[in-house]
Amino acid sequence: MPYSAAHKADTRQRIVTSARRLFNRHGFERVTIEQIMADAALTRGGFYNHFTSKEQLFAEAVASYHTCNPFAADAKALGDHAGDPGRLARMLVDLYLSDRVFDNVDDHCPLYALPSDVSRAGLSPRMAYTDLLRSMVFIFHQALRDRADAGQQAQAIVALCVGGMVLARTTDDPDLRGTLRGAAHAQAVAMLER
Amino acid sequence: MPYSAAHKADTRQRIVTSARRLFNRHGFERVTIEQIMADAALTRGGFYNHFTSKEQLFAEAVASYHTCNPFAADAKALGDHAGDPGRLARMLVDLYLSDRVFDNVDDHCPLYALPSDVSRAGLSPRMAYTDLLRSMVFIFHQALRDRADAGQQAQAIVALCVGGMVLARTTDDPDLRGTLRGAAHAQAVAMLER
DNA sequence: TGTACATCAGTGAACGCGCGTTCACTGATGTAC
DNA sequence: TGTACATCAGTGAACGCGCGTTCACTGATGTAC
Repeated sequence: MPYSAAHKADTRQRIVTSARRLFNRHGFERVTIEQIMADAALTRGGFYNHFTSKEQLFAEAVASYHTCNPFAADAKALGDHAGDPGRLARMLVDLYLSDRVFDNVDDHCPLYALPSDVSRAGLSPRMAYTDLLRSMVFIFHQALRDRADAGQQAQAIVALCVGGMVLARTTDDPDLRGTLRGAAHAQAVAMLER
Repeated sequence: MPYSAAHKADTRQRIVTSARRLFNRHGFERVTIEQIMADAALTRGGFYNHFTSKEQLFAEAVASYHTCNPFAADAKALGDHAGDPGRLARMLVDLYLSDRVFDNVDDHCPLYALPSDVSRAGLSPRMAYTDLLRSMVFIFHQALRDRADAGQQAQAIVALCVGGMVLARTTDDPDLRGTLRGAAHAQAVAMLER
């Protein structure tokens, strides 16, 4: 067994991470397999030792946001509130719409970074996207679990956060990029604290 | 002057309309100029008699949503409330998130149908996108003009509507496609009526 | 009114280029002895 | 411990294919006379 299983798994992980970052910046279609492999310090031909197609990699790149821990710097703070869903939800809203996350395109959330790409892809990327969506709704659902309309409110908060980020990413107006996120943030906080 | 100016303008308009619909369905990258021209009952070569590049057409397709009148069936009702910004805003929210609009992909709004494509395009598509965004914010701003935070609330409502549609379009879960829009709609109405 | 002409919208073939995927080969590494 | 070997991750060239754009040409149409 030349090359340990760990070595192969590590290489595969590097490819997924490179793909996630490049897709976030340039979209699924505009990133080539050669660019992804080069970013992972490999060459084109080896790609199919790890994945069956570019689309399969896309699905894994979307799913990898679950574990890529983009909030590493804040993981401890988030962990501290694991037993307090209300505070966890509030911290998520603060981070999700923050300048720091907005300026760090590599670690943008696929929910707002890749919606159009995912909507036109096959089933597996869409399923990975839906998993992320459900996870985020769940966090707000927990925070609002005492309310009769907790599920609906949780979905609205996610729509608000994702919508604010989508619009901020897409407009060319620097002021709107800030105020849209501010407006979404203020409203999301109001809904959490109602 | 063979071929009247009106004839050329008409052809050009047909191309823009075909492009808008095809981009809505399949995205900027996956639609070819040949497909657009064929949809407009023309052949590939003539494209550059009307546009300098595919990207210029993209910008015009986005901008054309302003005048394509996708709510034709409802134009009269919308017009009736031109003097009542509150009712106009409410009708817009009802329509924007309705099943009928959702199922009519041809006439989807670029704000939620093409955000990823626009964000990676050049300046002119992004400017056209921002124009649409400002128009929609303006309608809600007018409806809420008596409030101190009218501008911020208006932006949040747009983020909510666009976010709900983006997520509904992208998920593969048929139930979520409906409940997300319902949640966004309920919250938007609550914000308008507060 | 009728006709020859000039214009230019529209045609379709061709040009470059780049991408996803395949494939024969290489060479680094773990294992058997 | 040392060495020959088998495996397979990684390489890089090649294959097909399709797309945006260009270009020489055509023919429908408005105008001048």
